[in-house]
Amino acid sequence: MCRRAIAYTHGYMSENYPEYPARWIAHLDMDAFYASVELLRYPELKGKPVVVGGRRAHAPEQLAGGSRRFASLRDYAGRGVITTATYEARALGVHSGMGLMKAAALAPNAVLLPADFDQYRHYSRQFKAAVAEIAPLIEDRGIDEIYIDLSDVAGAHDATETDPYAGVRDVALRIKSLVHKATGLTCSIGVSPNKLLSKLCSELDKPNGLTIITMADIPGRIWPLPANKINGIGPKASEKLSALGINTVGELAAADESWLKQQFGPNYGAWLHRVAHGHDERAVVTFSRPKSISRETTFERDLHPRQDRSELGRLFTRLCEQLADDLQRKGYAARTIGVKLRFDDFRIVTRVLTADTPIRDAAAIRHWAGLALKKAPLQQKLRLLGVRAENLNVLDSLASTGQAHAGEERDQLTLGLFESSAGKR
DNA sequence: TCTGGGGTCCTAGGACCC
DNA sequence: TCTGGGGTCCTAGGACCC
Repeated sequence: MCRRAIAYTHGYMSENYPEYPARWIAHLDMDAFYASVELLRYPELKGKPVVVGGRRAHAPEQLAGGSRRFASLRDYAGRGVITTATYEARALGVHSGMGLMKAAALAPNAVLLPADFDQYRHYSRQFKAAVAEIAPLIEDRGIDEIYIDLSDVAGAHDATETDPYAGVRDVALRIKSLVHKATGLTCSIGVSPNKLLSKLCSELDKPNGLTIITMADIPGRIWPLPANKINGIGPKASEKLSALGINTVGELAAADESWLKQQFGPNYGAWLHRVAHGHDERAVVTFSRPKSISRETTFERDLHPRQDRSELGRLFTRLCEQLADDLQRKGYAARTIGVKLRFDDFRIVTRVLTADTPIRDAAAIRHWAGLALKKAPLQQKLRLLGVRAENLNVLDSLASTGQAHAGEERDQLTLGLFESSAGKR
């Protein structure tokens, strides 16, 4: 039976709820994901400020008697940043992306743990598989969050006398419960007619929250939010909006569309207007292919292209080898190879070269990356060096046997083999 | 000692072709 | 009296996200 018909049989369609949504989209966000996974391993840290991050952070030391000694933030020296902070640590003013040296000044006694991506990927697969048992239409948005299309999940459109959204609420609660059962971890879910609103409202009740909204809730729940809560309004756009006197989503919604287009260009201006009114027709995309694969590294200390030539050369070759491994493992060859440099003043330069034929082995990548590097200016000290492969082709030998699809593409049923290493922000 | 690593998408100019 | 118009590919940079 069509879902609208189901809603209609409960009397919520035409007379009472003419705005009953055509879709129910959920956004699920794991709570402080990396840190929460660490707490499963080290339960004695529960309730304490803990941060995950750092390039060479020290793993806990096992002491005689079974207890452990943890590194403190104050002991850290280096260029690392925080990947995830527990809510207790956030209360002290530290957050993801903050440099660890700065964080140490704010919360010197917070426990610092190194990131263990294999472990996070494991739990990522677990929670996604648990969701898939109830709702298989899943869009991967990284290691710790997904969109789920609940529109065709059985029972999602059931209503009760007192709650027109009882059905979708029940589905979301079942998902939360299954995720917890599978991982021991909590998540927060937002449910609404589209991805934009669901992403916004999954944050409204964190941690371990559930928020359901419809278009009718936009003025009350969405318009008071700061404009930069919208996915796609970053630091630059929000700075400019602010200078124009626009700070909340509601103020953005009140702005004239043609004026927004004048200020931000036709495309972005029109988009700003749409999202401020909660409009978003994007589908939940359950499958996609990577467009690029890259490796980069920030040095312990800045390196000079001439004085530190040999060390840079070694690092450069190693990045190319890692990239070749990644390509091989995932079953791709690349036609375009590029390099990325970050200078000591944080300026970024990229150079790419496209070959006639696909490139896959480390020596060829090193060759083309070397040619690309020659096009870049090299007078200044470097902070970061990266190598990137683009214009990816599926390797025929793998594609024909289906091996390339076995786990290396962004197929939801393979769950989490492909997500970025990004963490909870 | 401020500021990691892995991605996507958009814009804009020039080359080149018909 | 100079110079069309579309399409695609390549390149560089930048905003943004997890």
